[in-house]
Amino acid sequence: MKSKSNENYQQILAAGYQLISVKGFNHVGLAEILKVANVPKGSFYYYFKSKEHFGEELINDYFSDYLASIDQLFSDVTLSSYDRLMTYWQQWADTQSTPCNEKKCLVVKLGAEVSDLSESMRIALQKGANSVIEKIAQCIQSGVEDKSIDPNIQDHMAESLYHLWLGASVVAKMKKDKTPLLSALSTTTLILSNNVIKK
Amino acid sequence: MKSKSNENYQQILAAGYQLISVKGFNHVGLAEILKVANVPKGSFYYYFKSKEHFGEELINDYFSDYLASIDQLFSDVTLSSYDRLMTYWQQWADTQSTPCNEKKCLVVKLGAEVSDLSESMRIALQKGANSVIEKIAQCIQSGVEDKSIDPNIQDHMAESLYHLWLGASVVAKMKKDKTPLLSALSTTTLILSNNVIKK
DNA sequence: GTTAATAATAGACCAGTCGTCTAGTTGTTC
DNA sequence: GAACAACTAGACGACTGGTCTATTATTAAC
Repeated sequence: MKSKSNENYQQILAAGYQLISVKGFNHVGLAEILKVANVPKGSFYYYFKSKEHFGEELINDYFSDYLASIDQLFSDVTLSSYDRLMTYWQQWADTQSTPCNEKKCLVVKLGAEVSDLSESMRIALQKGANSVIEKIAQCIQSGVEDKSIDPNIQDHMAESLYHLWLGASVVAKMKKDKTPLLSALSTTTLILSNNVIKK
Repeated sequence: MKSKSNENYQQILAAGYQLISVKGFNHVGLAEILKVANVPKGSFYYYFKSKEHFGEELINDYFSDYLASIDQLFSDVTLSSYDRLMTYWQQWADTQSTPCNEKKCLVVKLGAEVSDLSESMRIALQKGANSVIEKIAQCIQSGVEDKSIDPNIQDHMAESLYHLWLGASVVAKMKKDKTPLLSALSTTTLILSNNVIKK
């Protein structure tokens, strides 16, 4: 775990994300990842004990960044909770709708593929998704408090909104079209701002 | 030529569905499918011109059954449109929540994996999903007419409900838990029966 | 400067991949 | 029973998959 060690480790992770977020976990071989990362093939098993373990690290690494960026957005005091949340969904729509993207969601891409394949990757994904839903729930709660979100909103709505967006992203992928995401945006607005007088 | 009623043809499709709906498209080899189907390799390439083409047929075959069963349910005159629709979602929850299932949804499993891999499979999936959404939309419309569903429901709600359930299914897979589906059921009830007095 | 320990890499390994090929087996029709 | 198509059979090729051992490079200690 020294200088070059860390650099190569990060390179492999970065290349892996770039390739796997587009082609999926099973359809990307170590050789391809290592080539893009510019790291010799023999080195892979020096840094990771298996491809599965690598996948686990990839997911953890992804969520570490992702959750940090949510935290940053959700702590923006210049916006109401409703606006923070809507900014989040708007950003989701933006990132998922561009054809070739840098920040593709690993839950969308790997959720279904990996869950029946590897317990450790499944759990990593699950924990990450749970954290995201929890943060959304907190933001909704604070929106109820600052009166920018429907006070009668149900507790499980954070979960359902996340599901809605996840599903919309899969369909957007299938259609190569962003209308599912726009539709999700409209439904989200409806759910959050029910019984609320807009200013 | 290539009679699709052929027993081996159907065997290959059935074995393929059984394996691929659990392990994904890339993670199942022809050898494994053929072994389960009890059909020799040579026959595969007699019936299908490639694995990709096989996948396309698999998806079409799946939707052919699936859409027929929706038609049957949605034409049940003993139920209100609302009840038909809720029966549909309830069945969805039931099928997706059992751990080892016979009727796993291919859109859930293959949507994200296949869309970046094969155009023909992507389009097959897209067409199928479109048809399903369309049927849901029709059922909602007839529910508005028979007053069993919120008359102010938005046009794109069929789409959003489908997205919600798709996403909930992915998360249920990730969590190995059916609560996401129960949450979707509750949200669906809320959306459909808003402004409606239950009998 | 030599030794010891660790960091990093090269390349072999074999099971598995999809797809091709050709010989063989049925089965129907004249 | 000959002819021809429909279908079966599985060996084979060329390649890729993840994994691991043997080896080299680099650093640290004396």
